[in-house]
This record gives sequence, C-alpha cells and structure tokens, in this order.
Amino acid sequence: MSSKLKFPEGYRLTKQRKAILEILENAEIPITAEDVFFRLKENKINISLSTIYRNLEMLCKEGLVIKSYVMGKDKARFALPDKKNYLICESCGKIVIIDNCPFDKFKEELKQVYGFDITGHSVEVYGICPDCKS
Amino acid sequence: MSSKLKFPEGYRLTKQRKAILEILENAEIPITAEDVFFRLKENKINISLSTIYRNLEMLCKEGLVIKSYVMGKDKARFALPDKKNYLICESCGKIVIIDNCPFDKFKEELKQVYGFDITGHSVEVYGICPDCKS
DNA sequence: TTTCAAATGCAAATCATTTGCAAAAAATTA
DNA sequence: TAATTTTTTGCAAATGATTTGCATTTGAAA
Repeated sequence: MSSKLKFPEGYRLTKQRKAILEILENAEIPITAEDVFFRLKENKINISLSTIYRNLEMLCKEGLVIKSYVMGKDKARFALPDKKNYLICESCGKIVIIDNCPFDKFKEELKQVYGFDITGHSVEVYGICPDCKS
Repeated sequence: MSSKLKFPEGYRLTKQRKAILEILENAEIPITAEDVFFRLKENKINISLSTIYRNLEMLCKEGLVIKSYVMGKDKARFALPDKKNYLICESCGKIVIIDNCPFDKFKEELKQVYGFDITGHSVEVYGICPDCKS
C-alpha cells in the first residue's frame, strides 16, 4: 500500500499524487488515465481527470512513470518503469509484462554501434498467447 | 521511386496509395500523417488528410506499415517495417534507425518463457546522441 | 498560524483522428 | 469501349482524448 518510491524534489506530495502513484503500483499492466480515474473512484477517491493527466505528465517527466501506446488503441497508457516492457496478444489483447527484459543485454552493443549513451528503452512485442493458440 | 512492395489483395491500387507508400519508402524515419501530407504537397500531389489517415490505417492492418509513438509527442508516426526500431536522442529529438535489431535474437527466448508465438515487435531506445554529448 | 507559491477542479478549448455522404475513380462485365 | 458495380476520395462536420484558464484550495516554509 505505501509507496517505496522517492518522490521527486520540488513538488508537493499531495494526497492526489499519493493516490495516483498507489494505483499505478497496484496495477498489473500499463493503464490509461481513465483507468486511474475509475479505480480511484472505486476507492471513494474523487480526483479530476485533468489533475490525473497533469500529474501523470509530471511523473513521466521525472522518470517515475512510463507512457506508452498499445498498438491499435488510441489512449496513452501509464505504468511504473518495471512494467514498461510487455507482450501483447494480437488475438485477445492480453498484456503480459516481460520481466528481466533481455534487451538490457544490448545496451552496450547499441552504445558501440551508434554512439548513444543509452538512458532507457521500451519494448512492445506482439504475438499470440497460449490461450488463443488452443 | 517504384515500390518493391506487394500491394495487399482486395484493395485497389489508387494513385493516392501509391503516392503515400512512396513517401514512406523515401522517409528516413517514422513520420506523422501530417508529414506525409506536406511531403506530398511539396511534390504537387494534393491528398486529403482523411485519405492519408484511412490508408495508413489500412496499411498498418495489412502489415505493410508500422505505427508508433515517440515519447513526449502525441502524434502517431508511421514507417515501413524496416524502420520500426529506433534510437531517440532525449536532448535534440534526433531519431536513428536501428538496423539488424538485436532484439530479433530473443524471439525464441520469449517464446519459451511466455508461450507466445511472436509475430512482431517494436523497440524504442532513449539516450543521448554523440552530437549532444559534446 | 500566517503566508504564498503550487496544485486542484471545473468548464471550456484544442487538436489529432475519425466519420458521413455525395462525387470520382477503379475494376468488372457486357 | 461503354455501362455497371464497388471501392475510394474529399470535404466538412463530429469525436474524443488531452490540455488549459482561472478561481479556489492546500501543502509546506517561516
């Protein structure tokens, strides 16, 4: 329930921000701003959508949250960084988080080849999940 | 200039579709629908934005084009599949295509671990480009 | 507490994307 | 080739996610 995250300096830790972070911590997969809104509402916490958007943007800028788009959908999704890499089933839409993303092993290779200092990445993989195969 | 792509069955090969594909073939990096619109206009070809959106959607559905979003921007970008993996400089926004994406090597590993049949993927990597480091 | 900049909520504004529909163009057939 | 049928286009209007202005509230420093 309580956040293990270090809240970014220079911002006030409001109850709205705490609540939004808590929803993201409990979310299994990346969720939309509207998802956050309704999950808060289920918990009897009413926060306006604009406040949610404003804070998600701030949290992204500060690196605490990752924004992504799922193919075919037009709403942005938000998640804590440990859920930023995922598999998506093209048949049923199920999202499965990739733990220990194998891409990490290639940071050095990319640095060598392209000269970039790598700071982060996001991987989306499409496929057919076991349930949909049968 | 001429497309090497096999145009999907069941669709008419209109001059608009040819022109849109040609722009994407010549694009170095993923571009927005609006980019396509203006590049066509530069070539004295006037195609309505809605036609561009409709065809990009169709081409995505048929797998000829990949749609993606660059972190921090809110317009969708479109590219041929060989340009779907890229590095983005967090300082200047420059996009560099990753050739021979190392991620391909991990398809089998993902299949083993998660049981998905992998059909595609998209990789975005953030970092600081050589120019911005100096 | 008092103070004050930062944050919130609401309603209105934005803007990328989608959609309805009549006209134009491609493919099919005669 | 002309006629027919179906798809595609362009335009304008609609949509819907996200952003913004502003008055009010709130967190945190003094």
